[in-house]
Amino acid sequence: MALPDTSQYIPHLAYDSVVFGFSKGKLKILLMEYHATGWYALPGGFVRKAENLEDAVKRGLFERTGLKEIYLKQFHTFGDRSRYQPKVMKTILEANGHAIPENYWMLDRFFSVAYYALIDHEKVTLTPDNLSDSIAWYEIDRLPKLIFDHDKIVQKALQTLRENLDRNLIGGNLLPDRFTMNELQAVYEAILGEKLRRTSFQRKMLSLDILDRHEKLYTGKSHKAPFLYSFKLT
Amino acid sequence: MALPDTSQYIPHLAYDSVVFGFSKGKLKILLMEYHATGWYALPGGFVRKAENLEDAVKRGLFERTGLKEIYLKQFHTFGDRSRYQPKVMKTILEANGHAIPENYWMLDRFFSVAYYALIDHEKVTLTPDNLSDSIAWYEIDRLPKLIFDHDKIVQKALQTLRENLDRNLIGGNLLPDRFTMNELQAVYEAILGEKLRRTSFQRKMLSLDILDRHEKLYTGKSHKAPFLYSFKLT
DNA sequence: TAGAATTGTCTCAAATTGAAACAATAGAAT
DNA sequence: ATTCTATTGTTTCAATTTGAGACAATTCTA
Repeated sequence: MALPDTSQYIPHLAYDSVVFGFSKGKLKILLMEYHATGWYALPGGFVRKAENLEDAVKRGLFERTGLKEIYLKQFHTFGDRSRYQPKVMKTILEANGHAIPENYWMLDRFFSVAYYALIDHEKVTLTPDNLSDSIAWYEIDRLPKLIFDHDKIVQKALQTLRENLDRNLIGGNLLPDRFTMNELQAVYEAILGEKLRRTSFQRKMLSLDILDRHEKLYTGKSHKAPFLYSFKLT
Repeated sequence: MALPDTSQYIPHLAYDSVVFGFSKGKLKILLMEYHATGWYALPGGFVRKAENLEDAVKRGLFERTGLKEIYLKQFHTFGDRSRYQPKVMKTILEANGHAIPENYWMLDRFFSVAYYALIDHEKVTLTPDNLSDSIAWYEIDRLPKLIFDHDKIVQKALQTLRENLDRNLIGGNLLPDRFTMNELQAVYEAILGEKLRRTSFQRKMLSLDILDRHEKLYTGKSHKAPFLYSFKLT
């Protein structure tokens, strides 16, 4: 695998994505682990010269998750000089066995446009890229140390997600098509980091008139079976 | 005035600023008019190679308004290919009497990080830049046609400002240090584009415990004089 | 001194939310 | 079959917030 040259990509510009998933009651994000370094980073990439910014992000997410239709939101662009750490990037590239040319473009200062994505944890097929030997889910409150300012990016993503949760009613993007009210509440609680009142939550969600009610879900548990819901098509 | 060369600036990366002001009951923004073209654009600029992104924006705003302390918020980065219109940029540069070199960097595709600013209309000293023969205030609902996607940038700025208005209590940044409740309400109404209920607005603002009440303002009008308020130091 | 305009506060109803109670139901235990 | 436990969907009542208007106070004019 040859190093990509600069002619294909916009120099100095990258994107990073904070991909949220939900499983076993926990909010999680995707992280890559780079070969032979033990370093973790957000899935990111570069923008081709003839490509829309958002298409570049979708392309990267598709390559790593196999998903084409993804809830995606740009939330901030990071451009502090303190992001510029060419030694870190050099180590990552060299750990992949590359000889790095003088003034190689990937060692330059980069501005990163950050997006967060919400996906159904079950629908994903994870595929590492060339520089990584793994891509995997990590609980949001048990993240390993991340390179560059990626921890700051994650925190800002989470903050923005919380602020947008009610306004945009996006919680359902983390669940399968059909879900119980309890599951939806668990998603809200995981994102907000606090317990919600069951009856108030149910009343609120139903009053918003955004859910369709379907058949009951019989789990075999010895109690009343909950209804399944889906989000109404807008 | 020589053309700037690329060695000083990050290529492909620009910023644009939507500078909001408020006067005579109207919400306004700053626009530049380019020499000899009749074209209008947002005040923007480029980022120096050794400069933080946000510092570049502050530098540009200081040069044009004389203000150092400005409420500034990044809200979106625009990166569609449709922004790429080298002919427009070429015309602007040529209208300033420049001979444009082959492959001149300012004619490349640009990604623009957009910020909005809230300033006290009265504190500003407007100064055009080299390419412009004017910088002036324009009512938000009577804007001239703008180049590139700048109209889209303005709309997105306004939308974000509306969403952040209550959460961040930023309306006061458009007013002098001391203002009447009526003036504050007028700012909110101009931003939201709707009339608010006087009594409810007053009750709400007072209950938030963010205002200090000062002396009355006697305007000579034949009615009860309103109190002056200021925002509490946080 | 009366009048017009505007401000600050209060009142009462309507709507929303907090907190808990209650009835319904699915399966397990007896 | 009956009882029991856990959980769900709904209802109830109080507390809080908001909508809409009334009302008294104040400032200057006529």
